[in-house]
Amino acid sequence: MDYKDFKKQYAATATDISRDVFFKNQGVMRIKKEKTAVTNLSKIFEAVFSITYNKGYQAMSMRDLSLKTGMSLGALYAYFPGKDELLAIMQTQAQAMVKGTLVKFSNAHKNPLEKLRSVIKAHIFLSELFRPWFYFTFMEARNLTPKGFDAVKSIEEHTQKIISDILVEGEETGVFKPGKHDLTACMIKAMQQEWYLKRWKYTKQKISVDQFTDHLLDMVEGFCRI
Amino acid sequence: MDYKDFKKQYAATATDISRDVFFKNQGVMRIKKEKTAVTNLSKIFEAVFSITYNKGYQAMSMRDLSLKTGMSLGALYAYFPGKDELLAIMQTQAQAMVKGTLVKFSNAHKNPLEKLRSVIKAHIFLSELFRPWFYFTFMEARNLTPKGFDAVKSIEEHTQKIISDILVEGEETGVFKPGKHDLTACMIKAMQQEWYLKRWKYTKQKISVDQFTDHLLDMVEGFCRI
DNA sequence: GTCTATACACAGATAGAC
DNA sequence: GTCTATCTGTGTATAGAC
Repeated sequence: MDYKDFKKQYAATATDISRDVFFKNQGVMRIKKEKTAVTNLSKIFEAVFSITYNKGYQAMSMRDLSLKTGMSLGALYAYFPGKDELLAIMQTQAQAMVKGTLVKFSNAHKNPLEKLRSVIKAHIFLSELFRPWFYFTFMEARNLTPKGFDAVKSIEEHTQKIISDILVEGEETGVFKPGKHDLTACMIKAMQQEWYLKRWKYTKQKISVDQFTDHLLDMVEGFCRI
Repeated sequence: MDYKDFKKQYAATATDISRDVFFKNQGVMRIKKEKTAVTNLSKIFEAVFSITYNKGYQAMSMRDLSLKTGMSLGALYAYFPGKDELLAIMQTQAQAMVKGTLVKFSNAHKNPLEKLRSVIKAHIFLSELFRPWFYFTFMEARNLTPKGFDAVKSIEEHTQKIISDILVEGEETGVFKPGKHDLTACMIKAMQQEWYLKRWKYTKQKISVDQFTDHLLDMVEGFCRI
């Protein structure tokens, strides 16, 4: 599976995300028509990413957001109760996306080696497809309430455990060396994150997501396989 | 060399940093007495780290800083011209520390393998010794002016090149496998950063800086050595 | 649903007494 | 060197017309 295959298989778009957010947050949104809501939520998210990429969420003012979306301040507040809540909504959405995808790709294979490859690839490819969401989640995690920050940590531990479980399973079936699988899983996650945290570097060096992923897999297999 | 050895050898403290900042920025500081300046700069930096760790620099108000340091607003402005400039001063200082240390440890050995180990270790140990500085630099880099952000990128590329040069040299002398050394260097940097970006994880799992470093070196050597 | 106008809190920064 | 008091701009958020 390369990135192109993944995109076909996954087939989610920015619109799908906005629709998801709309249905999950109908309780707090004053907008009732799905089509209007989805269109404008997409505009809002895009604007948030574009503004915060260079200066962070706290530095983004509601007036910035109003200007970038072309919507008035009053209109914006019909889509979310306040600036803090918008952040929380976006973070929750991003977490749901990651959790769902990894479980799906982890169950797609039986063989531990294939499983490991599949999970590592799926995470990187997902982060490529929804890069702004991933970057945003990482960088703005600490602007959340303590409870929200705990949720982010919990996702991190969850995805780490998916990987270390595969390593343990592989050790038992004799394809992976024994070792500190928890630490290895942490390192793998660190390298995966590199892809969306330092994107400027790879754009500059003209390294594609497939090249990056293959290199990561080479390193991991070089270290783990018997 | 383990972390304990490094600390002895390096022997820098928070006070040394403040003194360094004082001498480098005498032009913009209204304080003239070294002792007063060093004491209060240390208080200021510590307060900045403590406040921004949970909410970022932009969200820290000068009143927060005044409260935490126990200094008045007026007093604070005698130490730096403005909030933005304080950020710039701190970033510049952090960059100088990294650059100086890596060059020093890279030149401490001739053998590429020893060199690689030394540089990787030095970076992690330095980030452990001045953890708040490293975390702060990474997380607040994008709050800088474009010029300041370029400086951060340039440091990143510089340290990456130190590593990839060692890998190339090792390939030539026959100790390392051929490969995409630039990409490998990026991965190594990603794993090094993991140590100070996700410190909560390792505190929780009770993993020491020496254990972490050894594991990273095992992975790198497993992949690179012939 | 979306707009304009505005309330009101709090930000960064400075002046001038001590 | 440090303080208190204060200026002025900008922030989030809302009310009410359309």
